[in-house]
Formats: sequence, structure tokens, C-alpha cells
Amino acid sequence: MTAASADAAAPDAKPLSQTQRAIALLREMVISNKLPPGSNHLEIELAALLGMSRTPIREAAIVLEGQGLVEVKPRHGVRILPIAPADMEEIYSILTELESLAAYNLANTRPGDVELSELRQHIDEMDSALAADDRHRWARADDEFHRSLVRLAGNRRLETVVTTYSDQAHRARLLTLFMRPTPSASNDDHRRLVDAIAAGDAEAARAIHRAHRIDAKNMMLKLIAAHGFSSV
Amino acid sequence: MTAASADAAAPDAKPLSQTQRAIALLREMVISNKLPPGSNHLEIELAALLGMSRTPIREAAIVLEGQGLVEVKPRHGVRILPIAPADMEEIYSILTELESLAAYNLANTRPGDVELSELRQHIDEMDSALAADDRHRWARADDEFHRSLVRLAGNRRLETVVTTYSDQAHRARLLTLFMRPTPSASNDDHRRLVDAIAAGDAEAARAIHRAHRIDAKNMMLKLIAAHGFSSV
DNA sequence: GAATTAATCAATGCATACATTATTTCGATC
DNA sequence: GATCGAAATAATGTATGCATTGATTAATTC
Repeated sequence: MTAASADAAAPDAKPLSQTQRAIALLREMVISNKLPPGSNHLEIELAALLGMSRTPIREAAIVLEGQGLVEVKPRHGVRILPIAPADMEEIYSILTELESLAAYNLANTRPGDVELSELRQHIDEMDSALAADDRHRWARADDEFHRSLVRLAGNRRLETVVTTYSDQAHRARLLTLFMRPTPSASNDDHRRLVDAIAAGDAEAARAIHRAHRIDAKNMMLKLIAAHGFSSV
Repeated sequence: MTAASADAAAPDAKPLSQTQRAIALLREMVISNKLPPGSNHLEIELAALLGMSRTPIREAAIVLEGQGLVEVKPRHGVRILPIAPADMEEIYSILTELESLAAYNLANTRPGDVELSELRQHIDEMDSALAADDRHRWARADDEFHRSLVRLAGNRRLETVVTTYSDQAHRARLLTLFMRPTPSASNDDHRRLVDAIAAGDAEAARAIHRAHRIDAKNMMLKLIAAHGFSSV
């Protein structure tokens, strides 16, 4: 352990500014639904909550507003944006298109065993989580799989956009996680996708992933329509 | 004219906060290359330049950083991000995909004459600008055409992302505007695209637009490769 | 003369103060 | 009792001050 720090794995973790802490903490609270969608929070309250002054809170709010998670309403504080079915429709459209592009591009790069096994590890983890009937773990692995897919495609901006909209969708996915049927069929798609990527068949990779995402979107929208939505 | 205001078209234009002014002014200066790519600007200098304190400058810098136009470097002020060929590659990939999606979706909505004529007006304006050999006017109309296309598709988030990356690409387009051949063939693509949309042929609309964007990207990259890039 | 270290300088990160302005409350009038 | 208006309240937008810390310059040693 280094002399200066006792927490992270990085040998010389910089002190991390208050603004960065505020961003990380608020983001986590939003996407995990700890701050309920539709709720308002005054800057002073958030400042007190996180033990800092209004300045870093404001800066964090601006960042999170840019990421579509909150809205700064002049006299009502920071409003946690709700996610309506129409929003999910928008988000999934974009994710479908961009992740499919990632799959296409990745297949064209002819990735090596390192990259492919990274993807396959996440798939195995999903299977394992399913076997243990641990949906949270499954969801995390699913997330990681999609994140890896996009990262390996090598377009940093693509990564950024996909992360932004995945974050927005995250809360809705949490809500439907236990409403949906067992997501075992999903892994068949994943395996076929990785096989197509390994074979360098870019068109197939794109088609498989697009179909996968469209299925996911339809299921999500159906669940939301059936169960309603707590958002305001 | 209203009693309170003497400038805008809106009857009751709110005073517009300093932060909002800073965002608008800095964004314009960045995407028009008035602030050279790669240059650094201390918060105090920008504050003096725009006649305000550091606070709104900081907030604006955060917003523009989120839009990929600048980078806040702790001791060196705000750095205007340069655009390298690799960045253009990333940006055009994303724009190609998302605008093609917009074309696809718009075609599926079976837009009425109002929408279609909006698109066609921009095409006519491009023709007119070309006839007058006014490339700046052409570029503006081309921009408007693409912006309309995406807006009419009706996905607000899609609009946001496309605007973000169009802004990033804007400076490079300015640089190559006078290097490229006369962009008259481009309008053939636009007309075929609108026809496909009018006919409700979503697949054709997507294919036409994708090809259009890929052509544009290849030309841009070739120009940049040939001419080099002033970016640092 | 080069390199290493100490001292100076400067820009930022953050807290705080204050003016502005939307909201709310209280009172008065109908 | 309800509605309108005015005063009070509260939250923000912005400016400013200060401590921190990175950068830069000077100085000293080899």
C-alpha cells in the first residue's frame, strides 16, 4: 500500500475534486433510483447531503444535465428526470443503431483471442448468474458485455454516447428486471453475435445485434405498458 | 415592439443568464475557428473577454466540455480541442448511422407536404447558392437540410446527439469547404432521399443517406490527408 | 554548463457573500 | 369566502476571496 492512499488500486490516486465526487455520487444515486425520478432537490440540500458547498453541486448538476439525467429548474432545484415509455423508445432506437455499428466495426477489425475471450467471459458470467438465479448479477454482466462490445469497437465517441444513453435507460431496466421472463434466450443471441464477430462477418454481426436490441426494446416497452410507470 | 425588449422576435425574451451567454458565445467562437484549435485560454482571460466573472465561464466550459468542443486543463485554462483525421472518422461514423436512422424513421412516418417542402426548400437554397457560387450559403443550407431531416424524424435525443457531433465536425467542414469540388452532385442525393421519404420507402431512404454520408466522409478524409491539418 | 532543488508565482477549486427575482404568505377589499 | 395585491421569503445567479497546488524561475552544487 502506498503511503498516501489506502483505498483504490491505482498506486497514486489523485485526491479527486469535490466536483468529480459530486458527479459520481449523484450519478450513482440517480441511475440506481435512490433519488426518485421526478423529485426535486435544492442545491443547498444536495450540498449538505454530500458535505460540500453549492459550487461543486452546481457544476455536477450541469454535467448530469448534459447527460440527460437531471434538469436544473431555476427555483426548484435539480429535478431528477423521469423516464417515460416515449423516452425509452428514443433511447433504444439510438442504442440499437450505435451498438449494431459497434458490432459491425468490431467484426471488421478481426479481433484476436484476447478480445473475443473478454466478450465470452461476460457471456459465461451471465449463464452462471442465471443458473444461480441472481438477476442483479446477470444484469451487471449483460451491461459489461455490451460495454465491452462498444469499447472494443475502438470509437471513443461511440463509447461516450452509448454510455450516456445506457445510463438513462438504466433505471427503467432496473424496474423491469424482475418483471421480465428469464433472460436465457438472450445469451443465444450473444453467442451468435460473438461467433459472427470472430468469423469477421460484419453484416451478420450487425443484423444479429440489431435484432437482439429490437427484441429487448419490444419486451421492455410491453412490460412498461402493462405495468405502468411510476414516473411523473 | 414590447416595452421590455428591443432585440429578438420573441415577445418576452428573458434576460438570458451570463452562463447561457457564455455558452452561446464560446460555442460560436469555437466552431467558427475564431478560437484556434489547440489554443489555451485562462478562465480569467475569457471572463475579461466576455465581460463577466469566472463563474459563468467555468460553467460554460463544463457544458462545452460535455459537447466535446473544449477540454478543461487544470492549470492551462480551457483548451480548444483540435480535430484530427481520426476524430473525423469517429464523428462521421456516428453521424452516418444516426442520420440514416432519422431518414428511415421519417420515411416511416409518411410525412405530409409541410415537412417535405421544408426539406425541398433547403435543397433549392443549395442549388441557388451553388448557382451564385456562394459556398458559405451552400454550406448553411446543407446544414439546415440535415438538421431538418433529423428534427422531422421526431426523436429529440437523436437531434441532440447529431447536433453535438455536427458541431464538432463543423470546423473541419469549414476548412475543407473551399478545397472540395463543387458540391452539385450532392444535391442529386438529397433529391433522391426526399423522394424515397415521400414514397415511404424507409429502406431506400436509409441506404441513400448512408451512401451519401459515406461519400462525404471519404472526400473529407481525402482532403484532410492531402492538405494536412493545422490542428495540434 | 547542466542538473537538481528550493523559492516564487499564478491559476484553479471551492466556499461564501450578496443582489436579483420567483414564489409564497399575509392582508385587505369586494 | 374568494380574489387581488403587496410585503416577506427563499433560492438562485454571479462575483469575489482565499487556500491549495502545479508551474516556473532562481540558486546552488557537482
